[in-house]
Amino acid sequence: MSTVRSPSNGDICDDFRPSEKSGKDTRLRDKLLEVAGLSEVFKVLGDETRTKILYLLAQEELCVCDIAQLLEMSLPAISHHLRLLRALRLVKYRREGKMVYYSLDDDHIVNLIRQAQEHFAEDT
Amino acid sequence: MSTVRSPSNGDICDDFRPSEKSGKDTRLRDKLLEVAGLSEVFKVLGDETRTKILYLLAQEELCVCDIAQLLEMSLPAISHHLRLLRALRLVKYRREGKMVYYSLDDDHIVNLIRQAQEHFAEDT
DNA sequence: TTATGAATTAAGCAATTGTTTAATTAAGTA
DNA sequence: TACTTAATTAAACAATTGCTTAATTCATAA
Repeated sequence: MSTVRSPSNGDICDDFRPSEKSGKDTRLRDKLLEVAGLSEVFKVLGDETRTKILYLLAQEELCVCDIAQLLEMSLPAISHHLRLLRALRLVKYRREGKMVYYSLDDDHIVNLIRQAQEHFAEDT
Repeated sequence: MSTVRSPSNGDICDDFRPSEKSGKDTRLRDKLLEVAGLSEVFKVLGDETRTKILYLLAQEELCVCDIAQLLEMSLPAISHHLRLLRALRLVKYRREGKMVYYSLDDDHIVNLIRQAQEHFAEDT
């Protein structure tokens, strides 16, 4: 009987012949380029505090100390996260007297959160 | 003239009267419960390697060493990520001889990636 | 059985991340 | 002016994360 290799796919393991296996290989490699840099966005949402901040701001404009109180965290901690969200242009701010009010600058991100909610919220 | 506080919102800062400011406060706090645990999902996608793995598996079933070669990473490193994806039931696997083939167990996550692509891919 | 290759697991390490405290800036008030 | 409060920034620290090397498990073949 012919030496049965893995039947399903033309797999790659155990041989290193980049030229011969180029068909599948380069196709998949090209696919990878599509997601390049995407995880930047997810990394932001990967922190629960930041997701909460964005979710709060999706409801209404809030000043830093409002957020700090709602999340029961220190002011600098919140400020630190807001700085990151600002850098990614996800939130914008306006000064009003002593206070700085933050609001969403990008509705996409909230859509994304909502999407995730629909899909995964009721997982148990 | 009456001491002008912040005009737009009934803000919270500088006073700690949880009972009196309960209106806005509890409403927003309740909202927070909606996103509890959601960042688990985002945390997974927050790592570029894992996003790539999921994206590859969205194209076709692959064994661990295929993935390792495509991403040019070590086998244990990939295995480590797969373990995490397995724990979250995002991928499933089947053994075939020496090799273990992984595939997606949850299409939701790919939709989420696609969503994010549409929204943020062309940001410059 | 022994040997080989695929995959997982374990231990150790480097890098990153999130928070805290302290210092500083900014705006308003006495 | 000095004083108070909101917010940011900086420095330091603890915890987490992701990778590496080495050891181990699993399945097949000789």
